[in-house]
Amino acid sequence: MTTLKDVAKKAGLSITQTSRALNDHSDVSAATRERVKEIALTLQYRPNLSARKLVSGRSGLVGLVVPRTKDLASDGLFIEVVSGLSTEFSLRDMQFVLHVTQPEEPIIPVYKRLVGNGAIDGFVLIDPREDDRRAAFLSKAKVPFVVHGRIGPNPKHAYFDIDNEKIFRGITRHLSALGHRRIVLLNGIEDRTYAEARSCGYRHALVDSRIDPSEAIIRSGAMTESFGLISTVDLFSGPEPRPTAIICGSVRIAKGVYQALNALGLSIPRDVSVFAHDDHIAQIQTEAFYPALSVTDAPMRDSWKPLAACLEGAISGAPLSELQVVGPYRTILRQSTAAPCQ
Amino acid sequence: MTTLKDVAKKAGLSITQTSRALNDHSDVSAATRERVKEIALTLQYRPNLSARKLVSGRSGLVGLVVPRTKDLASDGLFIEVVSGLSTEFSLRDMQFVLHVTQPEEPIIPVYKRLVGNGAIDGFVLIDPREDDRRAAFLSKAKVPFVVHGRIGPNPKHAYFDIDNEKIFRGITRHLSALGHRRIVLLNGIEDRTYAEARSCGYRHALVDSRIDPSEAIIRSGAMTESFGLISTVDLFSGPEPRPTAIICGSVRIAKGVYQALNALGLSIPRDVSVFAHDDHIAQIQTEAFYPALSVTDAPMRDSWKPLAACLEGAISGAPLSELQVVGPYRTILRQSTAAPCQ
DNA sequence: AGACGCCCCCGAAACGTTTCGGTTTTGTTA
DNA sequence: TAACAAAACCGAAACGTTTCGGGGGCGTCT
Repeated sequence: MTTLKDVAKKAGLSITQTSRALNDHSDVSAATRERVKEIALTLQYRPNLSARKLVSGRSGLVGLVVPRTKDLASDGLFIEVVSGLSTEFSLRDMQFVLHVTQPEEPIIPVYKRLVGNGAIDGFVLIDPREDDRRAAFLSKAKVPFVVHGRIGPNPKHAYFDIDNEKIFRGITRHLSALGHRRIVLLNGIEDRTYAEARSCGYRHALVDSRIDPSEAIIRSGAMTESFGLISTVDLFSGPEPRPTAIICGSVRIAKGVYQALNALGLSIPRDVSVFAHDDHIAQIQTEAFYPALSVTDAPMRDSWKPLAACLEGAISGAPLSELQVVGPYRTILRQSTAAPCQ
Repeated sequence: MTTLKDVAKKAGLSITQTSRALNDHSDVSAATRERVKEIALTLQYRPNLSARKLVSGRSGLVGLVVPRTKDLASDGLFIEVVSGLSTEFSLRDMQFVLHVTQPEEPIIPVYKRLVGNGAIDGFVLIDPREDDRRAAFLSKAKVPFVVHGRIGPNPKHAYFDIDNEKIFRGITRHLSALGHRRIVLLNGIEDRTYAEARSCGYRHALVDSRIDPSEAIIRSGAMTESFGLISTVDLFSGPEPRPTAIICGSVRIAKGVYQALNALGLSIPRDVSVFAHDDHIAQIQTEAFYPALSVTDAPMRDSWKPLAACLEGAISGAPLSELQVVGPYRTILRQSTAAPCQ
């Protein structure tokens, strides 16, 4: 294993200057810098991370902790997250440490252990809750982290998020502008921040459209087809006036909704309009829906690059303003939305 | 962050003795050892991994490199591997570094980079090929690794494996003992070592049972339902004499076989016997098959603990004999196998 | 009493890197 | 040409741990 000393010897320089040359310091001539880099390359020099860490306090390691649950396997989310982040961090020469906890293992001690020996520079937090204990712990321990999503109304942490509030406000407005009054929101799991933001946007839009907020119809559940199917059957079989539009938190939910409406003999969009948000997690082509599904489109796979960038920034102490990023989205109107019938 | 120095000061000992006490060295009195450990505990001392690595040459990091392919998401294998290994290594106080490569990225340079800076102590290799370039590279670079499976007839590397040869020889023998002569093997992907071992066991059993090896019927393909379905339809629609028994490389294949036989109006086990190997990867209950499926049972989830143990052994230089482990399996006869009809 | 062995302990070096502070070399200006 | 600044360089210390070689103190055997 070639070390800095070897490179220095070959270059006829001191270890100091060699180090400075490789790290682009100011007080080394351009010629020397080039020459040293050349030599380092031919010698296949790779700085020893442990040594560097020892003096710099950085390890180049970032971590993701994921609780092991049954549905880990079923949804494609885990794969998407893990492979996306792994790829992005390796592009940045950082090592991606994954930790899957035991099913019932409390999660804070895991972070405590990982943080304790100073092995990990920072964390990515996915699936944040309204009252997130991981974030609280890491803030207190002054360990850098970046959140996929936002925690609280005015977060002090690094994050990458999409504007869930705005997206769902937009969807709801669009539907109400078409003339819909009884609009359902099939939301995600209740205490997740994204679900809260979405229901918030939905309610705001109702108010904007002079629909009484008491007419809000929200169901919460996992992002599955069966949630969409069961909710729909339930909503259309009760005594209450039927909804004319359904907003789905995901394409997979929409799939269940389509099945239910089909089984109930209801036509899309004549009887019911359906709108969904598409994060491209489910391997389902939205064009393959019949009729084609109207969506807001924001691929989750576009999250990993900004997330990695933000975490790198957070670790190297960049100002917070650069570490809070909100991603774009597109609205794609297809055939599943129309004005209500009568 | 409390260091060894802090502990030493509080114990009134030298740093040397403190280190030795904590690491259970011989020449430190039992009383001192206890006292030091006590102090380390109250001070929440965690050894700095980078410092330790610097002197010991170990980082406590182990790696897994997985190529990103489409079917990563679909089968549950990836989740099982990653969460299993992650859990096992964290139990051993080792960090698990995951690297997912880009779809077309060549894999050897990735290992080269990971090995280069000495950041990673050893690797787990999954899904080995007959002629595995990763293993060749790591051997040459003298980097410890453990293989999930075996490469070549007389491997010099650490591994955990099940005895695929014996298992499939046993299945085949069982069927031929029942009187079957035309036995099909729906095997895995061709150049995988496990598939080779299985077809080997199958052929040997044919010879043992005095069935001409030219009567061997082997199909190779991915472990999917559609492979089972298509192969079965194909086998039973040709002009050749029909098979009376089908051996499936996985339960998922068996699922496809059941569908096909059902569609063809053939009864199990009257017309065709079906036997499968069950690694518990597919979330399919074998009891839920109708008729219940006969299997050899060897849960893949039992692999991660021995794999982690073997890699740890390989890193700390244990003799090869301790690092080559073959796991157990059970044979479970149910209702899908019987003597052939006439 | 001297020699020996054992138990417990310690100082110092080493791992490979970064960086602080200082020194030499070079170039510019009066 | 002397003075001075800037450019280029270097030695040494530091990061936190392990380990090598050594050394007192004490009991036991000859």
